[in-house]
Amino acid sequence: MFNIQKARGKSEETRARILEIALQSFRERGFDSTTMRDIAAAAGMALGAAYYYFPSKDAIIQAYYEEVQKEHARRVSAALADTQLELKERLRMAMHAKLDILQNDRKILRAIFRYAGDPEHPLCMLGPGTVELRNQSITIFAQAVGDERLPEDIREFLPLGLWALHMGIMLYFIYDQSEAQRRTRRLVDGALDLAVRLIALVRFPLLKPLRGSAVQLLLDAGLLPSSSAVLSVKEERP
Amino acid sequence: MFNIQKARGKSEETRARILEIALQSFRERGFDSTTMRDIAAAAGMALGAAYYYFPSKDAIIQAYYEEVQKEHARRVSAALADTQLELKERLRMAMHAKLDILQNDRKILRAIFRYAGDPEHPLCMLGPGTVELRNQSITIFAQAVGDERLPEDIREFLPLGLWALHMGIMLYFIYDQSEAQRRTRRLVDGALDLAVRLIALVRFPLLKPLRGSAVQLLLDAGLLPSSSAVLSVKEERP
DNA sequence: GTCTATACTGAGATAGAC
DNA sequence: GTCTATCTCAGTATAGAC
Repeated sequence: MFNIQKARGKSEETRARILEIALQSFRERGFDSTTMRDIAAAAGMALGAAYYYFPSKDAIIQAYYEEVQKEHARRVSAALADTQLELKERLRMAMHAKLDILQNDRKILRAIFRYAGDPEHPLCMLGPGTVELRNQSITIFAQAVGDERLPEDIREFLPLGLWALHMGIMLYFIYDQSEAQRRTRRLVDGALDLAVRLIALVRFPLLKPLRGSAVQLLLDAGLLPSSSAVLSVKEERP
Repeated sequence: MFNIQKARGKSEETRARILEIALQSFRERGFDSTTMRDIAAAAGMALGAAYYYFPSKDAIIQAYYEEVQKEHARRVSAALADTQLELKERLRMAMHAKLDILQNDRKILRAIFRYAGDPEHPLCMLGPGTVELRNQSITIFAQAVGDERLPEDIREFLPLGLWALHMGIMLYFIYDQSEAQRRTRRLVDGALDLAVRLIALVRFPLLKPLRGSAVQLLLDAGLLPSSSAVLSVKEERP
């Protein structure tokens, strides 16, 4: 799928090997069915050694997802540099690129979504433990939007909206039993088609008040990064 | 908060007591920090007895959520019977009623969301193991919509849309650190205000094609219950 | 059918020796 | 860095009291 690590030192090499072996097993047998003992044994080392490199089983997933994000950024950047695509095509490319990377790893994805309702968990994709990762992902979609001529409020909201859509699509992807997850692919196309038409509709100056309300709602909820506080649901006023 | 069980027989009484004690502990110490042995000990019985009534720790959560749904249905029905409210007010009532019930149980809610990305898990709120529960919940919102005069496609979509919104709001609720989760309450009001305005906008006959596309998208994705197959992402054609 | 008592397995995680 | 031993806890018996 993609290279896990550059493997500079011997330590990093070992770490990369453990990661590789673990992911292999996660893909084949699933996350829960793979034990840390399995991983250590397959890597030819004791349990404690595996824990030396990864403080927990979840940390392996985290390392995996970091690689996924890096690869996603790389692919989207490359695709945007080459050609002169329409907005819809750029968004399609960004979404499908993500799914391409994850195509064989749906079992691993499940583990990532496991902590969605657990803000304190470091692996929670909506929690403070993953701000960096999340902002990277939002930035990728911002790049895909590029300098498209749009009203300011839409421009501000769009990357986050696309990121949210992409989270929903990944969730659908996990559930999708169709062959090679074709349904998810069609959903991506349909959803983006609709999204672009919706943007075209909601651009009308007549609808500025409605947009204003929506932006205000998101700001009040702390969901729009007005002050770089993405998705941090903190106390309203100290 | 609400009565857990009617407790007809002695067995049901015991079951109710275990449930009560378990929830108590979940609220105070969290789900993970409470062991089955704690629960059994607090209930003054052996471990095996607790497992006799609940096959797993998750089963306790499931029982809890079933009670929550029942209570939600009860409250919404009662509120709808009494007065003659506007659509927005009915929806507000339905959403806030749910939050009222869950107000002190945000720690327990986390456990419920834990399996969102695990279709096979019986406690997965989006999976086949909870169709019944999910349909009940969607029906509650359908009742809140009532016989409001709406285009047919909007009428078909709205309950599911509101259910999805309510899932998102519960997620926000879990993350909300504001005092008594006031931010979530404001989010509900703002989101429903926006939703009602959006419905008013999208009702225009001029926008029928757009609505048609949206409905078609959801049908293709298997997300709209065209043939009572809510949220079942199965093979497209056998 | 309801429950006790006890022991065991499997898995994540940790401590401390080397 | 690596290994061995150990801990904790969910969950599974099992055997029996009533």
